[in-house]
Amino acid sequence: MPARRRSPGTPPITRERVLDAAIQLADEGGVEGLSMRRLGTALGVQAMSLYNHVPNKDAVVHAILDRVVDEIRRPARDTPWREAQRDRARSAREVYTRHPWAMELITARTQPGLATLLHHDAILGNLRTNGFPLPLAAHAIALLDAYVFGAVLQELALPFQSPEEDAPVAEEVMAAFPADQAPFLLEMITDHAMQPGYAFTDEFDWGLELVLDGLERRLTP
Amino acid sequence: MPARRRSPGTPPITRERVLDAAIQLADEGGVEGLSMRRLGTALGVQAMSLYNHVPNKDAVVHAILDRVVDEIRRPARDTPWREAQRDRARSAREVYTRHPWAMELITARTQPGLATLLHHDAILGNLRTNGFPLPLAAHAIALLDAYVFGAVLQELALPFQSPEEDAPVAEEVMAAFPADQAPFLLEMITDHAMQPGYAFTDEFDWGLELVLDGLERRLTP
DNA sequence: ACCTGAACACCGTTCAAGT
DNA sequence: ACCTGAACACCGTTCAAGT
Repeated sequence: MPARRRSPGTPPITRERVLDAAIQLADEGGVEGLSMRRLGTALGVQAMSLYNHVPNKDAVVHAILDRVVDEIRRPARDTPWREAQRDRARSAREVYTRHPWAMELITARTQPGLATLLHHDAILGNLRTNGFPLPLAAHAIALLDAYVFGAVLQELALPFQSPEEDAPVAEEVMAAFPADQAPFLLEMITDHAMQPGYAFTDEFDWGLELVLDGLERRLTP
Repeated sequence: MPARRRSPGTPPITRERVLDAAIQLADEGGVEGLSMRRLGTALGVQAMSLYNHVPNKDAVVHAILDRVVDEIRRPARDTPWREAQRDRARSAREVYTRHPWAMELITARTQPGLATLLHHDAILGNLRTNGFPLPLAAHAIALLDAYVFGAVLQELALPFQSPEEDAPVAEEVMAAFPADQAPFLLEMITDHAMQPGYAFTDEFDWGLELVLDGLERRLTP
């Protein structure tokens, strides 16, 4: 088949459409579902055509990660810091659990994108405007960001979301459990995490409040 | 060439030797340096031979992740909780920064290995023995682990370790910086992170102590 | 029991060739 | 300017064949 112009109905391929399709592909098939070849066919084109709009796969990954960060609500400068930071932390958790592939890719990222820089600037702007001295603001953003990332990582590693809806999976996990070697872990799972009503969201909020408490105490001793 | 027995000097290939080589390969070349074919040649054998000792690549990844966790110091049950938890958190950070590939792989892991279970059991055992009620112990392990993971993730994403030794890299990063759009971030970098004497380790310890303070306060109100 | 070569179904990317 | 097919250098894994 010779190279030919696209059929009249098909929209032109642009960098934006490539990134849209890449996010959709990753949402559906995870990191391993995202390949240049599949990305091409999703856009009705050969993989090699993509290189007219994007330098390589790394650039695609870089760009879609920055788009994910752009989905997170950014704190306004003049909102009271505690509610602003709590809201952005919760928003970040929600966005990352909605795009689980982002966590896998972000560990390999070298340079932050523009949206990521603006996001961090907004966090710092809110803290500085609300009276955080520079060193404390630096500590605060590192701590808050570390907590959010780590908590999302934990959540994605959980074999099930709630004991109620995933009883068969829960039983399967427990069948292979070395009960006699890990009695404290067993206790925690059976008497706490597997209890009805347990939700990891509550765990996230509990830790977040502890962190915010600590920052407040260091801001106004 | 026909299939032949290994030459007299060569040690036999075992599961243990495969895992040793896999860790070494990942330490040297990162996640993308770890392939079954390269693993084979590192052991002086074809990639296909590895399948006699290991079911597939996923099993290799699973096993070497568990080995990394096994390197982390486990808290003793009867050590005072605050120093025990601080020590294990620092040890975890040290181990993960020494095996940066582990962070990339752990996000894709589904089931924890035996060492990982024992490690968590030791953390919980120390907390429970030191008077933490079950729900508080559950919150504590989630919070501490999230913080360590997130902080390591941040550290690995830093473009340079210290401003002193990586001045050219620092300048290159700053050249592309959108100074007018991100004034607060610019301030933090130039007036804080790029100052001589800044070390991310201090940032880690600062956050860790805040977390431990918060736990102590909730343990003894 | 253990190792091999060939094969299959995939990758990312380059390049000359088409329109 | 944009798209194509062929090619290159890689992947993980299966399988029949060797010793």
